[in-house]
Amino acid sequence: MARTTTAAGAPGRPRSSVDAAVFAATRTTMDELGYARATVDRIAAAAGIAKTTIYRRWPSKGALITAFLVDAFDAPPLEDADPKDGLGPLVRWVAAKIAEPGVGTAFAGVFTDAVNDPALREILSTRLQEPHVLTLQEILGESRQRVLFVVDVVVGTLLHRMGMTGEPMADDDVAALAAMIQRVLD
Amino acid sequence: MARTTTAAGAPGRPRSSVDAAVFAATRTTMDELGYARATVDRIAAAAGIAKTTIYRRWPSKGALITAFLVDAFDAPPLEDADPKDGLGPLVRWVAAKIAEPGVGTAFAGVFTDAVNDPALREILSTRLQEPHVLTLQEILGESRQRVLFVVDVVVGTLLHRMGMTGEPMADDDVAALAAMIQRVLD
DNA sequence: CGGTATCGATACTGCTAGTAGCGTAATATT
DNA sequence: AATATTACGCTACTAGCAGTATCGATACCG
Repeated sequence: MARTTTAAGAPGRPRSSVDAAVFAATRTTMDELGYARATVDRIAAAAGIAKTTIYRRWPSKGALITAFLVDAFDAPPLEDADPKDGLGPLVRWVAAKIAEPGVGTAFAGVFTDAVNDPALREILSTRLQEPHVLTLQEILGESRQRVLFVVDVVVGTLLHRMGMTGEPMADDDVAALAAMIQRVLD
Repeated sequence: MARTTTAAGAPGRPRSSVDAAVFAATRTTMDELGYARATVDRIAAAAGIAKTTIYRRWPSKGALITAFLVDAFDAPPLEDADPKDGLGPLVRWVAAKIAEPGVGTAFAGVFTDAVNDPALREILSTRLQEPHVLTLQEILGESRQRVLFVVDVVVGTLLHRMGMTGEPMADDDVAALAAMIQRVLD
């Protein structure tokens, strides 16, 4: 069993540090079985833990997948960006992430679930989208409305292509998408 | 019970003409309960028919919703279009349709289901998307790749906004979307 | 050692998509 | 008018999944 990561001073048995293993299991299970067949039972089994442990940490399947996505979309390439390149590298980075095994499947699936689940929508919006939106507002110096529009276009387009074809978007279409978005901001 | 619409000459009891009632029930049920809670049982009850009758006509819930969407997106405003206006009116028409009660909910829901269901993806692609793509290819004189890209951007963006906020896109953002797409084609 | 909180395991509820079977109703043909 | 054929409503059913409850065992803190 993995060792604890719980803050010192807390009474009781600390939580085992299996978050990384759960995310890895989510990734492979999503990739191999798809969103619908990637049940919480199967993800737990792939991670070598009990299903109840997952529900102790995340309140729903959607929350688990959102946490997986937050982890997957951590550390966007913002520091070493050349301002002259504009949004191109960022769009390509998002497209590459969505093309990773399991990520696009999980993203499209949880997004769909969120459409009719306000609680999940809140989690998805707060934990996954909002931090990136705030960062983009600062970096681009654009209005919140403009940033939200850009996010909708980039993410929506990539997910729609993935959903309709089952395949991630090809590089030249990603380039076209990046160029189109760049023109919006100029 | 509604009268038949079956082609003459066919033996046996003709199908009652309840398709329109089923679509109307789908619309209101989707609008009032959302995609997940709009079960086939409830849609059938709202239409005043048995659930089994629905499954005699459409092989799955996804196929039913797709048929509803095909009906909802019939007759795009192409005839009386001024070529000078470009894609603007068409984008606004799609946005208005998605903003209709039940339509956006059904669209986002069936699209999500399709991500991990190849059979449904085939139905959705063939019956709903392909006819419009072919029409656009003819009218715009653009390559198939270009048209598919435009469809992904327009539909993906509108559905993503709907999914994240629960509300259809506001008019000025729709106008921005139309303008952006227009520049891609110029 | 005692207190506390997590873990694995098992069993369970509630809901939904989709199927099966049957008696009945509607139409075309003869 | 009788018959063949197909659809209809109804009821019951299966299979699968999200999420919950319970409990003995375990790990850490003081």
